Amino acid sequence: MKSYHHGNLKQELILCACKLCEENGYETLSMRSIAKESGVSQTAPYRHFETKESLYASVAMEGFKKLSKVTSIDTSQKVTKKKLIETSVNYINFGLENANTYDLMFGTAVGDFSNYPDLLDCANATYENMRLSFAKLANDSEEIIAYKCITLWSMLHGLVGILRKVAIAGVDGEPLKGPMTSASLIGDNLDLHLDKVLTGIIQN
Amino acid sequence: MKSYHHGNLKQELILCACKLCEENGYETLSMRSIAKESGVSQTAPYRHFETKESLYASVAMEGFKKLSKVTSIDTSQKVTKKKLIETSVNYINFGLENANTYDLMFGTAVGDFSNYPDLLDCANATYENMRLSFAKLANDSEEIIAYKCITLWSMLHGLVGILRKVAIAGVDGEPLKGPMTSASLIGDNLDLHLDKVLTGIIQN
DNA sequence: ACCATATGTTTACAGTGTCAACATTAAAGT
DNA sequence: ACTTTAATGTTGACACTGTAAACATATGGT
Repeated sequence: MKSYHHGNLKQELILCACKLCEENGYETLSMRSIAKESGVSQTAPYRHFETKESLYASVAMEGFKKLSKVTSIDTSQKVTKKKLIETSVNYINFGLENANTYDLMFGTAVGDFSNYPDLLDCANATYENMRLSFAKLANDSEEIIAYKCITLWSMLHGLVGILRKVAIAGVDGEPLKGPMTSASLIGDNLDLHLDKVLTGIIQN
Repeated sequence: MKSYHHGNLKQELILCACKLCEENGYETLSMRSIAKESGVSQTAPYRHFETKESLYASVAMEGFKKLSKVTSIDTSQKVTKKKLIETSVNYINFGLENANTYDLMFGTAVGDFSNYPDLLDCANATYENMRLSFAKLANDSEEIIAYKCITLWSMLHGLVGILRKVAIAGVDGEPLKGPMTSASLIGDNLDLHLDKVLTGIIQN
């Protein structure tokens, strides 16, 4: 006894897509699967998403919102190195716990963010908070601040990628080899590692 | 007047796949397209690659070989910071110039490297050289060396990801915003940036 | 009440990964 | 040398995908 029009389809499709993405990876996510899951015809999603990429963009945006939530520092308060470490740990945990979504956010699924202004804004917001945090932490020039941000961000992003390969490689019980061992070494001492790294970055 | 059997199909398929991957991205690469390009029937590739993923693995392996070539340091000679910087620049340039292949190598297209031992070996070899380089550079413990490697590697990997987003965002001529500006700031001073980073890492 | 617009459905097409059945050839065993 | 076997190719099929076109129904502004 449901009506012809869903009423809130777009929202439900996004939610559905987020779920399926995180469960099985974005590669297995299909327009048709979210349509089916939402109990709607195969091509209904096309009334809300021009292409699959634009659906991806929406899912990625949800990801950035979530990431912002766990990484944003209250810059009206005093910003400490400790807080930055906390935030960094949160960033990495987000990447590890939402691995599939993280891939969507930082991979090639959405080619050019500037085609999706909302997404671009969300992505930039995450960065902007980091920028403000560094600005509060020390009296640096804009350039130095930008430099520090990118340095930290690269590091965090790189670490997520590498720690994930460890998690995967560790599954089958084989003794870890090569980079894996070293990475897990860091994974077990994440706080300490980030402390060192941050100290290095802050000291410039 | 060609014979029924190709003679060297596997090699040609891989070459073809590498080309198509780098040209259009691995997402658009298909079993059928490489078959067509190689002038062979649609399912012929399945005699050489069990699944598409295993084809990906082969392409990724070629990538790691190439990466190793440009990043490996002669560890029988004295290893200097300057050499490490050079290598780091090479790493990043490889990532930027072979962007699509790089995605394949470090993305999720090949789920678990341990299913492809040859690939795993190639990937580890790249790391192993880095490890030896750090070992030569200073008299550190195994743990410290491993730590330094991962730190550097994360950084390089993260930088590639971020610098690429810049390149893409910069195409349309729009003024760069947010993280983009900062990243291009680094991109233009890559040597200097890497010098700072490496100095930080080496000093531990 | 009417009509444009937004939102849904059905149908269709070309492309995909992959499997099964069959064909041809090269390699190995006798 | 002849036969068997395994490797390598082809054809045809299936279920699935993104997406376009044509059509159906509901909603909102006049």
